[in-house]
Amino acid sequence: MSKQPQQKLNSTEQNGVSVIQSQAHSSVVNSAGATAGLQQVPQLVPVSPGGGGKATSPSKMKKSMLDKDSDEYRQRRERNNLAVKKSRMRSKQKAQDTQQRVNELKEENERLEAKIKLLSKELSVLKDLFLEHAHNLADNVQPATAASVAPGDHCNTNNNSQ
Amino acid sequence: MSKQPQQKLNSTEQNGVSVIQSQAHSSVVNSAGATAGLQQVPQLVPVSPGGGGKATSPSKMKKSMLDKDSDEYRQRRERNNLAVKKSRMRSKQKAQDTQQRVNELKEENERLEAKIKLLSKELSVLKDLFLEHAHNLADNVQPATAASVAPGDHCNTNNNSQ
DNA sequence: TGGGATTGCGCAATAG
DNA sequence: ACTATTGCGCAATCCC
Repeated sequence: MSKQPQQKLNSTEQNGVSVIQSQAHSSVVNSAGATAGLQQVPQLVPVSPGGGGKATSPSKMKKSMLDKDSDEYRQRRERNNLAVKKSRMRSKQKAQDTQQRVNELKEENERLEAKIKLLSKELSVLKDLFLEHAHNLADNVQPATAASVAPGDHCNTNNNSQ
Repeated sequence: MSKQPQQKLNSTEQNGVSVIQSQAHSSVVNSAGATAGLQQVPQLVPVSPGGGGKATSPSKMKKSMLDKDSDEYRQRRERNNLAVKKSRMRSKQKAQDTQQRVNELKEENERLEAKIKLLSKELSVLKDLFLEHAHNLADNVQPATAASVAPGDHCNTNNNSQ
């Protein structure tokens, strides 16, 4: 992910077909970039190199790359368009999934947070109880210990939901 | 959001007119962006709308909308291209942020999970301690009764002693 | 050398 | 009349 190839491509693109470009630009243009600007491809079809041009596959003719009339060109384009569509679809789906994930994680977080709260409370209660007992023991070694236990659910042994 | 008006616009570009757009004025184009390939083939200017046309703004002539030579057209395009770029940038940024959010939430989750584990353990220890204590009390007070506490029912509170 | 996958870009339609 | 979004096709790369 994350690449940025496209950049100012570099020139040397003269396949032969000519792009008509007039004018010599003035600016400094490329240091890295330029060339660009013009690539308008007219649709001239270079009649086929050498005369015997094989339509597809021959060898060196890069010509077919720009020959918009070429059947091969159209096929390539179509395939690419398809691939592009597919890729974008995935990309979108992924983004959506990621968003969904965020929501799920948020929920999970709340759940955990709630659980922590509960456990903390439980712990707190238990600790208090414990301390109380300790005090009682300290105060009177063996009196009526029962009194210290307040009515309630101190002994909840408990719930481990989920 | 989500509409799909765009028609399939298909291939074979336009009419077949060819002519290149000479790109007469070359506005520096790349300042940073560069723009490399041009694409679609435009061309051919419909001689001026209605004949005397005002280039911009008049009223209804939708012509200007298609007049690729129009200065106004170019301006609109340029502005839109800018907006598009901006929009895409944001979109990408957002996606990235969302991903980041996922990571953060995951971390947070682990943190919480760990905390829960810790609290649970603490709770467990405390409970055991508590029970042990209870037993001790029971033993001391009335050793005989202690036996009555069967495993499983440890929490039978202690206040029934005596 | 080939072919799908990605990505930046510009266009046009259209939402806001 | 504008900008923001979005689907789309092109071309350059990337990546097997």
